[in-house]
Amino acid sequence: MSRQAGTGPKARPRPNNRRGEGDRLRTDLLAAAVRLVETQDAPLSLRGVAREVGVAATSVYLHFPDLDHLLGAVMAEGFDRLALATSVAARDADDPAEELRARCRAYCRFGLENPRLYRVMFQVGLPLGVWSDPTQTPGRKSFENLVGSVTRCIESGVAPAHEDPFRLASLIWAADLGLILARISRPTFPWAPIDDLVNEMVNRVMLLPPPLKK
Amino acid sequence: MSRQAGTGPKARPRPNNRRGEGDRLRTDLLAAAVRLVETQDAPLSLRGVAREVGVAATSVYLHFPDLDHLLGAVMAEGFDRLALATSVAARDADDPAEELRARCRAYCRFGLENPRLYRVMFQVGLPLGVWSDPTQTPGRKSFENLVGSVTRCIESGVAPAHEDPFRLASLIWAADLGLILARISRPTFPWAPIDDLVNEMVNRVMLLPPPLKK
DNA sequence: CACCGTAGCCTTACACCGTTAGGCTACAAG
DNA sequence: CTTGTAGCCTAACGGTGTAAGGCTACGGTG
Repeated sequence: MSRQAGTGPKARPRPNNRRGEGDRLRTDLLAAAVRLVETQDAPLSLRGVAREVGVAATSVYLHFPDLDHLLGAVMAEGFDRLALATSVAARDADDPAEELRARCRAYCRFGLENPRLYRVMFQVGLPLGVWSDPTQTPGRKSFENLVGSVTRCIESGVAPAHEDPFRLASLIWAADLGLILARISRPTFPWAPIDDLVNEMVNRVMLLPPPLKK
Repeated sequence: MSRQAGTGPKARPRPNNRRGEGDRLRTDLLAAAVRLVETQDAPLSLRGVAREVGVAATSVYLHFPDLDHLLGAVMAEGFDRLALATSVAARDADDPAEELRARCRAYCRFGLENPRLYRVMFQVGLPLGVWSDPTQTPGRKSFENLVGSVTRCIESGVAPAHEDPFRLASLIWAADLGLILARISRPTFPWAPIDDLVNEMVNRVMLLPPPLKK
């Protein structure tokens, strides 16, 4: 009668972890949550995650205070992968401008290849309060990398010296985010190839020399 | 015993409409849905809408096949308001460039002043299949207005003649959408004033003369 | 060996959700 | 007064997040 772990079709039993290995359930839950977010269209459900892992629904609360914190962990995992993808892409670039473009292309490609995960990272209402320090939300590191890339463009003379790298990075980030979310939320729209649009956007935002009227 | 209409605190009875006025419930439901989306942080619930109007939950099905169609109607209403706001803003502009900037500023201001409604319009997974003709999704009209505005910029010489207005409008739309959703999903980020960023973005996307390398 | 504390997970329950099936009631027409 | 039907309702099912309170088998100790 015990160890039935839910009534769903995915219910497969699972032995208790041994003493001292209780944290393995946390890892399994997080991995299952990421997997479900990536593969399922339905919104992530706490019970679905528990079902996937093979434990009772309430066992999730042993490692996550509530669903928001589980989603927060999924987001953090997504941002780790995103930072990795953009860093790898930036590493292979020759000059700072191409590095910035490559970084942005990788960013957008990640979003389009993992649309459901990207949606969770930005589209879900971001339960602030999940992170104890609100200034250290995930994604911060990615943005700092972007600021660094922009700064190198300015220092090397590719972008005008009078520009504020932080402001420029904000513009580029918002533009990339828009290119991704617009495509995700309007997939039937006749979009031009993403790499072309990204390159064009970055070039236009970065390389315009004089401050303009109005 | 009858006419209890749910158990929630907002349950206030409501007399039946008279014969021939059955469609008034539809109007009331839609208005309540928009109101709830605008004021509540929680996702829109069918039962909540029914509670707000003062009818049984299942009475929603008399006018909407399911929750997705109700959300679709909310989206359509939002796009109507959005198109109105941008059209009004564009009407008061002197030259085509300022018209385009004013349109984009109004677009972004609408998104930031109605963040929850804007989220429903773009952030929610857009249940396609709600609209019988997929090419006629709401928001189409707003985009066509934008294309027209860009075209006028090109014709008047403000933007280079070799540009494709549709492509340019796509870029500007995606950028605006990014500026809005980035702010909504990261409200603690130190954003520059939205009007400045929008003007800058439009200027940079539109006014860069030559096609660039790579 | 037997005992027992506790790590690791479970059962039960509640209120809310979307949705289906099948009514009820009061007005308008005859 | 009868009757059809427009306009709305109740009851119920399986799903959800979450709170309260167990159960069980392993590891250390006697």
